[in-house]
Amino acid sequence: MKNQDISQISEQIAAPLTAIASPPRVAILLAIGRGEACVCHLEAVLGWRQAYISQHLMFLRKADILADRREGRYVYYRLKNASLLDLITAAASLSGLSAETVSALTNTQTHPACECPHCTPAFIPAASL
Amino acid sequence: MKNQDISQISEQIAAPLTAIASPPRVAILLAIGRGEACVCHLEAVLGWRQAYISQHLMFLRKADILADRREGRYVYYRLKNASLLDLITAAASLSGLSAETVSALTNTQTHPACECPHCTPAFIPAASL
DNA sequence: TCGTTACATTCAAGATACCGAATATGATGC
DNA sequence: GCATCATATTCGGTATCTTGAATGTAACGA
Repeated sequence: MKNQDISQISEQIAAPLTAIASPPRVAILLAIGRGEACVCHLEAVLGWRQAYISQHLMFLRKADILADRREGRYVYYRLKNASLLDLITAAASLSGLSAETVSALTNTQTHPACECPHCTPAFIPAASL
Repeated sequence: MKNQDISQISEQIAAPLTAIASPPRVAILLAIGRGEACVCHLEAVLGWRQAYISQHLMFLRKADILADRREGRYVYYRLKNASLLDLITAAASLSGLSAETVSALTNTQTHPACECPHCTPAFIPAASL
């Protein structure tokens, strides 16, 4: 009846929340934003160790939040459902943060310290392919 | 700079998420909804023990999510910020649940098994139940 | 004042998450 | 094949969360 319902539904609702309810994972999701990001990109943006980032990526992938795509030596991650960013924005506004503050962080598509083909504005087009 | 920013902001964003990212706490928040609920009401709706509910209520109050108000022997809890329910609804839709499914659970304002003045306001005897 | 009702708090055990260190795998170039 | 780069995985100590049990406290009625 209703008791079962509310417990069962609460579990379903809490699932995506528990998956992202952690500062490092929120930071990773923001850094990926609506685009794609390789691990080295996240390393550059966040300044954390590679293994640590990979662990969280693995977690988010198992939680069915991230999809990955291999391109040569690089693996690019993207959000399976971009509306998750709306959830994050809603959480931010509950903390008194503006939507602009959040979107300012999610727009980072390239980073000078990341040397993957997507971040380097490099003029080496023929060789890299 | 940006590294500090994203880490610090992520922590702020994650704060309300970690506070509610737990099936029992989601259930409590749904049971309270946009109204008020005393502990005995939650006891009736959720079918859990009083001490267990009180613990979670204490947690949510310390996380600045719930406000409490005493009325005689009863203590009524309400959400400090009703937009938290939007967050829950957003999380529900990520799990494939409709907004109706959620609102159907949040609308429970009275419960026959709860005997607080708000649930049994009139002098209706037990025979009419 | 004493008992009851409604709720709050403390305690502790088991489970789980976090995070660093070390190591493994998979792709590319020589 | 071998070396190297990008990423994945495992392991383990520490910390935190969960949950039940027991107990404490505030308000009301007799």
